[in-house]
Amino acid sequence: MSLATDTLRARNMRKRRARLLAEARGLLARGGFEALNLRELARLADVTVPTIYNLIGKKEDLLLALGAGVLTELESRIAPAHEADPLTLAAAVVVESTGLFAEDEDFHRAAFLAVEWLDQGGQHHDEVARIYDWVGELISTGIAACRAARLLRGRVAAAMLSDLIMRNFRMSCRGWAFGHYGIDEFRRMALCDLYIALAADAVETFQLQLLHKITELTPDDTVATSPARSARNNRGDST
Amino acid sequence: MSLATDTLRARNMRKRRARLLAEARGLLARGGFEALNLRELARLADVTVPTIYNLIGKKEDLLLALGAGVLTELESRIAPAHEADPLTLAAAVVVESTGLFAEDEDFHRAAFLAVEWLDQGGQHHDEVARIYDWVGELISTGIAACRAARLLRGRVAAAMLSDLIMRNFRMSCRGWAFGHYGIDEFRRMALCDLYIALAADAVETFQLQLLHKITELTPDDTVATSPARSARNNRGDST
DNA sequence: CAGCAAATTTGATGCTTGTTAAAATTTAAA
DNA sequence: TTTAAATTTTAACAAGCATCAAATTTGCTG
Repeated sequence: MSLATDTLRARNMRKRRARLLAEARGLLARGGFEALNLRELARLADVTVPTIYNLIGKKEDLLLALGAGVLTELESRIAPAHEADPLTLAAAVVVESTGLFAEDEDFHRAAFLAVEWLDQGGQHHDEVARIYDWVGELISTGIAACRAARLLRGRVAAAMLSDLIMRNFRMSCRGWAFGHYGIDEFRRMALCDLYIALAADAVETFQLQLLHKITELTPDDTVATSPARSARNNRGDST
Repeated sequence: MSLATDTLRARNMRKRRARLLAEARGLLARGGFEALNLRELARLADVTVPTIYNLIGKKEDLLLALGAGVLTELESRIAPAHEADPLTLAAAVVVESTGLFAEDEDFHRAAFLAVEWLDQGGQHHDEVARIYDWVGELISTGIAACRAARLLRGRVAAAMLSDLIMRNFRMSCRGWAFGHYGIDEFRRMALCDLYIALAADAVETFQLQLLHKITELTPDDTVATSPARSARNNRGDST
């Protein structure tokens, strides 16, 4: 019961814990969520399974630790981006998230799936809720900035708008994590979703600006065909 | 290897299969997704586990069979609703789905979770994709009708709009299924999401109409507080 | 009606996963 | 150096899905 003290034993524990988390990250990135079982992790980290329980806890705790790492990284990236125009502020979460995810797509894909896995199965997780509350706060801040800059009319409740945007973002995330489309498509989709939601309550000039941005983001062949659905069906005829 | 013929044996098989599906439905409604394990199901249906494999298949097939039942029911309800104004048409999926779900909330909650469970875990399911493709088609039809009636301007690609709406609907569904809010809140949220998305591309009169509908749906106390987040935190202080 | 062949149900079993209790070992202090 | 505390390991359990050979039921036929 140490891990916070500074004795030799505690230092070794922290080292093994870090090793475990690193191996878990690699395992997750390599084989996806299914590949992360405790026996394999123990084998890779040169410990036995109960040691994992001692150093980290049960599987939920392991996944939570990995997710917390991503969240921390994301927080540190978004923090210094507070001096920007309202639209950039509103889009910060989307831009920074996709930017971070793109750096190690395999791992972040699996990490996201892991966190999503925590939230299902009837049990509710305060940690997961806190993550999404944080995202919601960020989006709310962006919307408030747009409202303050007289870009939004305020005819739609800000909370409703921000909830809508966050739900949408999470769903786009899922689609990417499940392999329905790549990270570029994910980013494009999430941004378009955001712009469309804002456009619903936008002042005319702002609305035109948003529509322009959407057009900019839209590939030429996406006008008639749904990208999500078309991308979903191209499976099995690649090799 | 019958089940399609009309001998006595085949009829008994169908009977047992129906019994199994009925018990599975009850089990799912009672104890949620976790309660649906093959041993318990076999016990309730007065058969043994391998019989389930013979009559239905593995667990995926069982869940798929349950989901297919819900989809069939939903299809039959939406089919005769084709003679309506464009907005009603666009909202048909939301209204009919929530209407059906409300009739047996416990079961449909669990059934939805079961279908969602199929779609995760790396494996892709064509059956699940077909369900959501169908929903997407319906929403697309509604949007096309709105466009044809000159209610939408067409400045946002219809496919993009319909994808957005469907993603949102699925996410609202998840929130309800996970118990974050009740069926009424779910219906309200899904409709608001739809209206907001349409408003982004709506002609001015239509936009006002949509905003009015949103205001109608919005409870008085939802203006400042996010319902999803506030509802998420009321746990543990009820008893 | 009796017997036979095919199909179906069953009991037993394997395998994987998460999880835990107690023994063995290592570590820090007296 | 001895000793007590903490940590790792050995070993095993429980629960889930999945499957196989044997037993049983069913439907047809002489």
